[in-house]
Amino acid sequence: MRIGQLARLAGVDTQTIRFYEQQGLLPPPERQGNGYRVYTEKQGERLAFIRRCRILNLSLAEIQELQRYQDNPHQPCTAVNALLDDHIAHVRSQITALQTLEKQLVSLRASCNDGREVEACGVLAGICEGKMHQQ
Amino acid sequence: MRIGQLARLAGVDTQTIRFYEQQGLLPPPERQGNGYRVYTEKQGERLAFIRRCRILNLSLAEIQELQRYQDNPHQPCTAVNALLDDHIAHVRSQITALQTLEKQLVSLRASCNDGREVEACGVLAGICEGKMHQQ
DNA sequence: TTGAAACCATATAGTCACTATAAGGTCAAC
DNA sequence: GTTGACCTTATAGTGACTATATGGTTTCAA
Repeated sequence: MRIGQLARLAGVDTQTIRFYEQQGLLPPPERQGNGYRVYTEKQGERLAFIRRCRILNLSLAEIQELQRYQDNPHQPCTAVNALLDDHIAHVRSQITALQTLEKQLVSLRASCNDGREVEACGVLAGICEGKMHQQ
Repeated sequence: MRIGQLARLAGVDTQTIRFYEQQGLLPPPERQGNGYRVYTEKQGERLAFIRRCRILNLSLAEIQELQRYQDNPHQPCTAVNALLDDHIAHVRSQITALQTLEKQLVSLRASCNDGREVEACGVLAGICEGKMHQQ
């Protein structure tokens, strides 16, 4: 399988596959006589794993860590679970931060209605005066 | 006031101030004979405005748009309110996406307990098999 | 007076995970 | 023989900074 077909199967750009190879997430594949990359089923699975991790918002560094665990399967999986726990905590703190932000923005938006001049805009005034309902 | 003092007042790095100037968010300030930047009160307020917008997660492009409205205060503020509405919608969609992600991660995490070998890890197996409880 | 600390200047590269562009080689079909 | 789809590498751009390198200026104390 060449890079284009693999890319279509995985739903990524060919550039992305070369990028993963360059970053060390995918091993360098065999090459045809003309220099074209040739991929095996196994490498396709490795790419699919990367993509599913990315959908879970794991960073490339975290994915690489998971791959190292997969490559040494005879050790306790405590670290894998810990990685996931950390990631969940990270996602939760992002959610909390965004919810706080949403409240600030909604309250700011409520301080203005349309039909005013910019000069009298409650939103701009709110930002200028720092009335952003901190915390 | 020189750049260092302004930076301390605003709680940013001096580099950040130079960066905003380069990006066109802060006008180029006067210079002392030795080339040092000198800032006025007014420019300090402009920086504070930028910072408060950044705390609200507005992009530099959005901030520039708001500044253009401020500089032409005699027009309706409809566009300002629309900008904020769009931003609120954006934040809400981020929250929703992260909440979906959190559920996926928690369900994935529940498929493993500590004390297994990596080979039998429910988390890794879940990712490999794509059991990520989509949508 | 000399020397160190703290400040300022510019320019450049790094972050993250791609994405886009340029410039060119390869292959099959028409 | 030429068009089009495919492949190659190398390089630059995204956003909002942050870090580093290199050097000039000011200020204060020893």
